[in-house]
Amino acid sequence: MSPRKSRHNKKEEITESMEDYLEAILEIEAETGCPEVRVSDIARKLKVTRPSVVGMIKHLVEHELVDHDHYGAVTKTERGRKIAQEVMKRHMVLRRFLEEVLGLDAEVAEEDACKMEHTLSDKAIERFIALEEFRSMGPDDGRLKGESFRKYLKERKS
Amino acid sequence: MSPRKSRHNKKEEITESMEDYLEAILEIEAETGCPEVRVSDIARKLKVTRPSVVGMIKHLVEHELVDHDHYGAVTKTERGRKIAQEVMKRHMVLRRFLEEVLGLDAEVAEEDACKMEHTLSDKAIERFIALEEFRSMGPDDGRLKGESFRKYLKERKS
DNA sequence: TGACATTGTTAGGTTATCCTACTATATTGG
DNA sequence: CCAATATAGTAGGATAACCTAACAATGTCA
Repeated sequence: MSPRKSRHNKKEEITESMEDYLEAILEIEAETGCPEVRVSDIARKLKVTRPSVVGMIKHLVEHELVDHDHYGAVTKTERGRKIAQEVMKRHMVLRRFLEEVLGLDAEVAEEDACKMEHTLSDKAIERFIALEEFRSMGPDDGRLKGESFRKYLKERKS
Repeated sequence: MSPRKSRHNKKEEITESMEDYLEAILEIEAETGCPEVRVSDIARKLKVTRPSVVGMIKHLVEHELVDHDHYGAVTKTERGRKIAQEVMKRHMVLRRFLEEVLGLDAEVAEEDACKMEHTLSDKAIERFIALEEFRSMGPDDGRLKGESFRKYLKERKS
């Protein structure tokens, strides 16, 4: 990523970190089945300290992306939920590409998807989605499918 | 990108920014044909101010990635050159994938490659390289080639 | 019910990167 | 050759993200 991407941070800009926190909140909700997310859970998930989470939550509240009761639960606003879902969608598409097409280990695919999900342009994401659609059309009959590529990878190793 | 990737910045860690500067220096050398690169050129290329460049050059000198005469030219050390070339190589592989497989415009492909080049794992890069090798094996005879996917993209649009 | 553990918050630092405003040097054209 | 212009560098500051240490609220269970 370019380090100069953050130069023009207008008030309304959503940073990568903010997206990460929103996504984490969504994931925790999904895991616990409860829409009340706690600071500690977020800290654990993102591997940061609780004060870091508190600071970011404040920031997200200012941007009206989450609500937060003092000493209480964090919940996403409508806008926050939408953004979290978009990020998550990007994440999944990329993770599947990395795993199914490039044949990366689940763990590596997961990590790399985390990095790509914030920085890629909408156009690129669109294309990854289109590629997935294309791949899902019928069996691996010899078009742009991961199977053929993964076979090549295996052969190449020996 | 995860914002928490920079938490463990040991002295020897090379940041995305550092990579960007090294890459820019390499590009300017290639463009001018001259290994003497000036602060202004780097500033222009990376769209930052000259003081920012001076600050980063200092940092790169400390890390023995470039040499710099006061009020003079910037040149890469052996280590700096190696890193710059690696980053450039990643950049090219990714750019070609985005353009040739996903069919993105040259400009968008360029931008997205810039973002991906620093963050992707070595394993992912390896696979992008392997994919390129695979794609270069003969014509688009129906394996993991961009041509078929791009045809699909065109048909889908209508 | 009240002491202790857990969780949330505040205060105050650190680091990396960028900026603006200003000063210092170098180069070049008259 | 030297003054004007362009280029390089310094000083000082902003911001976004992180951290540790210390304190405050909550909640649980003997």
